Order: sequence, then structure tokens, then C-alpha cells
Amino acid sequence: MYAKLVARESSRILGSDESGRAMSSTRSTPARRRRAPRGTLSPDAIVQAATEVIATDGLDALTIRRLADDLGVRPMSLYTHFRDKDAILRAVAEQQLSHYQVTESASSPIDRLGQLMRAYYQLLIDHPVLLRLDAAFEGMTPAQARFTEEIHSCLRPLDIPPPTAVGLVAMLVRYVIGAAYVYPTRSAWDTDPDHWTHVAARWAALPLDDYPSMHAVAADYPSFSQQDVFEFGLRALLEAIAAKAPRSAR
Amino acid sequence: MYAKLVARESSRILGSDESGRAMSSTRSTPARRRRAPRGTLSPDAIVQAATEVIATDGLDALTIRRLADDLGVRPMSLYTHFRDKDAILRAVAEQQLSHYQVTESASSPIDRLGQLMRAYYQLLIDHPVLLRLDAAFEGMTPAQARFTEEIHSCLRPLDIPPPTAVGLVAMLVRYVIGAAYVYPTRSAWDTDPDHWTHVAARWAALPLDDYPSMHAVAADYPSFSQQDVFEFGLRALLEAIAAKAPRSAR
DNA sequence: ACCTGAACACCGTTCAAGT
DNA sequence: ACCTGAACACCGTTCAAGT
Repeated sequence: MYAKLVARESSRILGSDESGRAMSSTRSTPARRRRAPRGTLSPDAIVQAATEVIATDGLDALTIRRLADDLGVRPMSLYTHFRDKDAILRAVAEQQLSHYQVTESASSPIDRLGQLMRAYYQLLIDHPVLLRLDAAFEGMTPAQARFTEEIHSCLRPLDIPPPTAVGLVAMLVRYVIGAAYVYPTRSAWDTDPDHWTHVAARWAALPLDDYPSMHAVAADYPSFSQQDVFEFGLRALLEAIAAKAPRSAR
Repeated sequence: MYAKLVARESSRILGSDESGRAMSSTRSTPARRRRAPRGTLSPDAIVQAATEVIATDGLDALTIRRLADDLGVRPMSLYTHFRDKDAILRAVAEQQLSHYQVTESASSPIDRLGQLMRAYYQLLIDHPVLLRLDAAFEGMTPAQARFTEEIHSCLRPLDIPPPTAVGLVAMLVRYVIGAAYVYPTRSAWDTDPDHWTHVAARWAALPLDDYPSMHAVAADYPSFSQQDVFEFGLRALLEAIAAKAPRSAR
């Protein structure tokens, strides 16, 4: 969790090196330029660099100093364009959220709702910043409004009363967020083929008298990928939603 | 998010002050003792102090230095008892998880399942460390095993096949974790009585042509407390689970 | 207007030294 | 065995100064 002593090369070597800095080592000292030219930075460039850092080395690797390094600039320069790190994070999140769209066509409102949630889940997994910020979002960005509108447009034809609809959407969102939150630490489910065998074995090793139900389950343990679990739960949720609708719709 | 410059008094004034330290200020300099006596620290004492810090000032306030301060000890002393901060966090979480128990009686397995989930939700809200660590838990602590056993003992009488049961439990857990994760940033739902009026007003202010469904919802917007939303979703989930059971049970 | 050096107030942790 | 001082390698950010 706090392994910060990992070797980390400065990932971009600047093209020109016109400065004669103190070179204590032999040849290939990176030796950054004295001062970055005036147009080097822009909000967009910063957001893009931040996105790259997150994609490459994860959210924890995103520090002001690292970002400045990648941009060939000094840390403090970033503060000309963003008031603080949080603002950068928000900008990144907003930009990533704007990539959200579902192009497939659906055969029914419930079907469509499922597609939307799958896309939302995938988005949160691909862009963990969104997960961290989804909690903190107060205002409603255009992308968020579009998303919300789409969801409720699925519920409307089902004749679900608004209060119920709001409750159901909240339920779906919590499920998706929970699944995405838990995702990174369940990677063994997808990568280790023996994972479930081991889990079942561990359950079976518990004292039978105290853990009879777990023993019963261990005897017929499934092997789910994370995608499987998500899909399974999502379907159950969608069925629950369909059940809330009057007899008229699907 | 990064407001660390908050004033923070050292929260415990040591009883005796036998040292004649450099006192630049006038009288009441705290002036800690030269060296804490040998029995001052123990894993339990550290865990308890950590629990207090979290309860009082939140998880972010928990630092090694703060903890040492509260214990009347130097930061490095903690490392005699725990290998790193993460180990302290794990110990705290495990101790808090061991407080988990549900005493009420239930009228049915589904009912019982609901109680378990409510208690789990409450536990995660009361002890945010658990939320952070629930992701990272690899091994199975006794408390966790007890919890898992209880859940599956509710599903067994419903004649749900083990693979389905595992999927349903995963769904429930993700829902609860999602709800708890989102909880701290939805405090306005509970504290601000006008919150929902404002949300509805914001939705109604969107252009009608682009957001027809949100407009429809805004016209009859409910006012949920967080507890309400959780309860609503939980009931829907429990119904979905009941629906998975063969006609025999409840 | 934009980029920056130095410094501040924090982190977790290593290492060698005290008792 | 347990407690600690000094130091290291990091953080985000302020403030005043350069260009």
C-alpha cells in the first residue's frame, strides 16, 4: 500500500538540451532545459498527461511532481492552470465521463437499462478516477445529465412512478459502484484459474459443525469471472425492476 | 480533499513533566517526558488509540505521528509492535469486524438475510476502515467466516443451488459496499431538509426537449433519506432472491 | 501571463543508537 | 525487548521572484 520506493524513470526525455548543467555522472544525464517555453502548458495538455499517467501506472502514481516531469516543466507551473490537484482530477474525470456512450441498440427498455449499466461499469473500471469522484460529484455535468436522462427514459415506458424510479436507479448505481469498487482486488477471479478451487478448499477445511452451510456450498462451488458475477447480479436486478412495473410492459 | 493545514492540538497533555526542556514560550508548554516508560505501548493500546482517532477525526487523520502523539510516544515506537501502518489498519478492521453481530430474531430466512445486510451496512458506515479493507481482504478471519456462514445459512433453506447462492451473495455484498462507499458524500440527503427540492428544481431547469424523462421525474420527486434508499434497494434485492427460490419456500 | 526556486508543513519508513 | 533521534524519500502547496 505504501510502496513508494519503486524506481521511477522520468518517462520523457526532452528533445533539445541546450543547457550546460552540472553533470556529475558520465554521459547520458537527462539534464532538463533551463526553462520551458511559454506555450508548453495548457489545461488540455495537463489533463492528457494525467490521463496517461493513470492509464500507465495507476491513480496512485499521479502526483504533481510526476505530472510536471512528464510535461517537461516544474511542479509549480501546473498551478497556473489548475487551482489544485483536485481540480486536475475533476477535469480528468469529466473528460473521461464524456467518452461515455452506448451505441448498441436494445430490444426493450429493460434491455437498454442493462446496456447502460454495463457501459457504466466498464467506464468505472477503465477509469478509476471516476469512481473516486462519483462520490464527490455535487454539480451535474452535461455528461452526467445525459446519462441520467437515458436511464430514466428506460424507466418511463414501464409506467413506474417517479419515486419508485428514483429508488431503483439509486439501487442500480450502488450496485454498479460497489462492483467497480471491489473490482481491482478481485483480479484473481479472472487471472488465477485455480482460484475457485482454492476458495472451495478453504471453505471445506473449516470445522463442519460450525460452518455447515459453507460446507454445503463448497461441495458445488461455481467458478465465476468478475464479468460473470456482475452480469448475474445485474440480471437479477433488472428482473426485480421489471417486477415493479405494472402488467402492461414487457 | 487536501486540507491538511487544519489546526490540530496534541490531544493529550501528559501528567508529569519532569524535564527542563527549552521553553521559549511562557508557562503551559506541553513539553513531553524525555522517554516513555517501557510498558507504555502494546498492540492493543495502539489499536484502541487508532480506533479513537478514526472515530473522532476520521480515517484521514490517522497518521503514525498523530497516533504516537496520542499515545505519548515517539512515532518510531509503533514499529516495534506493527510492521507498518497497513498492519495497524488491518488490526483495527479486524477488531471492529469482530463487533459484528445480529441479535434480533427473524421470521424467515429472507428476513434474516435482510437483518444481516442492514447490520453489515451499518458496520461499514460506522467503521470506514472496513470499507477500505474489505477490498483488500485475502485471508478469511474468523469474524468473516462467521458472517459468511450466517448468510449462506439463510439461503440454504430456500433450496437455492450453491452456484446461484454464491452469485446472489456477491450481488448483495456489492450493493451494500456501494451504498456504504457512497454514503459519506450523500450526507445532504439526511441533513439538508431542502435537498430534494433543490435537486428537483435543478432537474426541472434543464431544457425540456433534451431531458423529457428527468422533467417527468422532477414533477413528482421523492425525498429519500439515505436509510430510505438503502432499505428500498435492499427490499427489492431480497424479493429478487426470493424469486430465485423454488415454489416451496416462503 | 506564464513559468519557477526555495521553502513550509506534512507523510511513511530505514537505520543505527540508546536504555 | 522496547523506545528513540536523525535522516531519507516522498507529498501538496504558498509566496515571492523571475521572464
